Amino acid sequence: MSEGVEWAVHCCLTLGWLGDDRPVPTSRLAAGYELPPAYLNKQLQALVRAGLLTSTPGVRGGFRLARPLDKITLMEVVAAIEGPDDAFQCTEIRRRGSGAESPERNFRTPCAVSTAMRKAELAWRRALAAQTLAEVAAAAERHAPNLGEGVRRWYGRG
Amino acid sequence: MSEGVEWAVHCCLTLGWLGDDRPVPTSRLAAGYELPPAYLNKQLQALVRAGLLTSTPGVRGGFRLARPLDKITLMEVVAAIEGPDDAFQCTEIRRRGSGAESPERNFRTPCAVSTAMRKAELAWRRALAAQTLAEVAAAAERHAPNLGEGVRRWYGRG
DNA sequence: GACACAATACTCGGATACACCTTGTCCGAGTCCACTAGG
DNA sequence: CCTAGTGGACTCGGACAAGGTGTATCCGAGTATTGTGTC
Repeated sequence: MSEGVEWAVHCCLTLGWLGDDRPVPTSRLAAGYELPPAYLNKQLQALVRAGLLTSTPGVRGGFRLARPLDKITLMEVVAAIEGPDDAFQCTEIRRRGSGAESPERNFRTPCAVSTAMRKAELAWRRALAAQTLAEVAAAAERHAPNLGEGVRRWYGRG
Repeated sequence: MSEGVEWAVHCCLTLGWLGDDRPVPTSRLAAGYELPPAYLNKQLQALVRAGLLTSTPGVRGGFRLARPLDKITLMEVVAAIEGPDDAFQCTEIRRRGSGAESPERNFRTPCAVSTAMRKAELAWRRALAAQTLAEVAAAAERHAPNLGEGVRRWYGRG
């Protein structure tokens, strides 16, 4: 999986802790995690295209959460970065070679291998969609109660 | 996900339909699906290393199933091709930047983001481990009752 | 006719190139702030 | 002192390279077959 997923989730959590009053520029977020600013900007653009963030240009611009954290699921963040298509792509090799020489088989029915793999991937997607970013943030603060306050202080929003 | 997973599953199913009496060379399996023989051989080697197949060299050599299909799960095939490590790799970016300047935080506890992603991936692995190749083969034959016979005929094992 | 032997053809296995995608970087368009000059 | 105008700096956004992993290929090591020559 792409490394940008981790960056995107952490940045969304940070934006949630800061509150949505003022936008946060990429340079600040990149400094907060020691990430390459231009590349992080690319990932944040993907989140904007997915409707999870809103971007405002200009000198005091930056990124803001489009929705509160409890309205964003992990599935949405992963889909925004990784793309909408499934990890397992069925290329229908059952139709080639030996399969091509047996026209009595009906290939209308879905490939059993693809069905089995898709079933597992559906479980993965369901588990991702069942977790909101607010729950992840709450789990993080459970081990560090004053985490949000520390983040606000570091970003000068104390 | 790597394309070799699809190839590996289909080849295992074919070996199961043929029965484990005689080994099947890579060239024959590759012809059965119109795949590049040398590269398919590489994938089958991975299955041998994982203990799913056994290889026999020599002129009448090839690959055989090390276990019957109902003793092989989809999870084992995926792990054999894709490798044992998880798709989501936590790089601990929470410790860098702003996290590095707040030493009061204890980083012994696992990262909440990593925990959430791992939970979803565990659901995926459970769904894969719950399905045996015998079940996949049965699902395929449910739509094409004489599929195994057709495969045996094509491979000259009628 | 039976047996020993060597040549042979065919198989796996690992070492070796090629291609695409992820990662990383750069520069331009747009926007808001701040300073300045005039009323 | 207040206000309109302008310069500037900072931001996002997309276009442009570099590296790494997956994809594909080739050649060598090893083995059972098969044909031949001899007893």
